[in-house]
Amino acid sequence: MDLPAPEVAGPAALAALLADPTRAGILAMLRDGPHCVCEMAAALGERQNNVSMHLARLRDAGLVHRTRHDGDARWIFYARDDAACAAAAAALAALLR
Amino acid sequence: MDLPAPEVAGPAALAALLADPTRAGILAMLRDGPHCVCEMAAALGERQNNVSMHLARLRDAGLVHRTRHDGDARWIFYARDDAACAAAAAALAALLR
DNA sequence: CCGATGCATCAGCGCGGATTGACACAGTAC
DNA sequence: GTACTGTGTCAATCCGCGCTGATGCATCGG
Repeated sequence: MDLPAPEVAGPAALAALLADPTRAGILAMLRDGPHCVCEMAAALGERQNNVSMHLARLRDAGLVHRTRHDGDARWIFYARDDAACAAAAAALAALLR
Repeated sequence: MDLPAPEVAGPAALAALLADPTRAGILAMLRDGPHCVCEMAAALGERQNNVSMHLARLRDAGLVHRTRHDGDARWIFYARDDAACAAAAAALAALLR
């Protein structure tokens, strides 16, 4: 007996981020480089404000960051933070290791 | 443009399993070997029937399997399916790769 | 200037999942 | 046999999360 309760709050929060198909699709699409919001919204069949909200959550978690387009500053490109994504992958893998 | 919609249903479903702190704690505790239900319920501070229900979901996903105790068949020990867990870890890592 | 476009934020609603409480079942001890 | 323990299942409830619809903000083009 006397099992210690494992600390899983961090990995569980990361898993919750990946648990939504829209957010998972965003991260999958960003594997091949940056994309703008309307582009990903169209690919996912979701509305723009929805995708924007999900991107805000990924941003708060530090998994993605945004930059403006050089020519037209209305376009906002999102890109993955490779270091944060690698750390997240390691944290999740630690649960199943 | 014309981004294809990525296929993320599988990884998202796996992430949803890990997104619950109780299920994540179960998998974390099972890393060091099999445990019975009441043991894990006590360690997590959750009720036994609750843990039993979460174990049923992990069982349906194939991540764990159960065996009876040799001495007292009332006690049911759960253990991880290492192959399924490795496959799940690979599927999740593919999202963040 | 004005209208259009791309993005972000907010209150409200609905739905799915987790918890609760009660019960049923198998196995053990007596 | 009865009493007790460990586990599983079920209806009912609660609650958090995502979607909707509207609105605001910044930027570009005329």
